[in-house]
Amino acid sequence: MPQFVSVTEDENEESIEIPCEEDGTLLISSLSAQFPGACGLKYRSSSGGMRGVRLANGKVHPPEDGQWGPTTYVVVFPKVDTKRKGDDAVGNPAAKMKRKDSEVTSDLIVLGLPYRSTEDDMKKYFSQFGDLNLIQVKRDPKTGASKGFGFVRFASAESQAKCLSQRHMIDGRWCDVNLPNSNEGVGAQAAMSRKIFVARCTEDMSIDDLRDYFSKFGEVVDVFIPKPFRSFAFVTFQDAHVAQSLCGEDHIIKGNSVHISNAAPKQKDSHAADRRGGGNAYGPPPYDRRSGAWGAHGRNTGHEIGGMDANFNNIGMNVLSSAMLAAAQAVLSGQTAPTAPNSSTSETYENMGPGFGGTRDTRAPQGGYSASWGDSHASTNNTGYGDWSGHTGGYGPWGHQSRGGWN
DNA sequence: GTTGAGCGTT
Repeated sequence: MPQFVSVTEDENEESIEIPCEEDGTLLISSLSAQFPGACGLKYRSSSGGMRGVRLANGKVHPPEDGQWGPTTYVVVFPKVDTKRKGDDAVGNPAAKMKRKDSEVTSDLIVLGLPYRSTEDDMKKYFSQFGDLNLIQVKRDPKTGASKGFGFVRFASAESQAKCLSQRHMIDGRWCDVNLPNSNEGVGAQAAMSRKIFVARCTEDMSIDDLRDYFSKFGEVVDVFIPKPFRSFAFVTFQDAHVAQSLCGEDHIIKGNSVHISNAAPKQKDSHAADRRGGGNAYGPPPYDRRSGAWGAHGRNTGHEIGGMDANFNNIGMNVLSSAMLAAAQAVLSGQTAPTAPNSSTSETYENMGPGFGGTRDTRAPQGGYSASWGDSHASTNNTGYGDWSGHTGGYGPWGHQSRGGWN
């Protein structure tokens, strides 16, 4: 006869009995079956305060002697308290799963930017829609010349929606703002994987950095960074719900925008990797954890998206307070080096909150990046995803409107 | 020092 644990989301609401294991522990997976995204338990102690329950290896342990007793335990969600009121969904995957697309934000690509426009120009223009927490003009690393496009990210979904609903005249040119393609396919997860694929990682992100960052969403059981560095990593959560809830989002880690998607599920079917081809341009390559080997990289021949559970259609990101952290890190890492006039590299402006507003000049001296780039990278990327340049089709419609060219 | 559809070196 298995022991049952009485669990509730709210002390004033009815509880649910959840079976525990032979040894008396309760699996987080059992818990999250009833409370998606749950990461632990707490209970009211005799002293009146709430007391946490020990968590280890994906299992919560009974407070005393293998017995849970008649106590009703309260489920704990990552980071945010169980009282998920209002829009407090940020940082709480369980709450976030209830969010609609219209309630989240994402990096937005700005196409058609005048070559002369700077981050400052973009900031001046886009601030009319609301607070920004990321502004980038993409530039040639050698010459610093703008590539004519960039990215912005708004703090609020309202600002984003307004910005997406119209075209934009920036410094005398019509520009389009769109959701970037890295967010496409969201809502089309193939499986409930516990493992996420973290794209656009930077080399200064350590295993511990990733573990520390993602632990706020749930228990992280593994972090894997391929060596040599390939600009991506894998993070495995104890709870697949947590992993899934993050998919499709952009997160800022150490000042960089990383993209999260599903890790390619391990397939018993040996032909599965062939069907997957080299992986989606922005998705994970086929990867076999046991052999530690990835499939061939290169142009994708189609991403397996059929037969998925389509309950997850978030396209957003979490703002959290990472901007504040990024601010401190940017300063500490010297990204705020003194200005070399007219030689700015592609920089990220972030909304650092009060005191870090528009007067900050993050332009760094030219040459820092290009010195380490020019020779060793013949291609435009080293991620193994293939090269976008010269690729005119095959990834589906971009959904761009035509743009009137003025100058 | 050119350019004008695209999808983010760090």
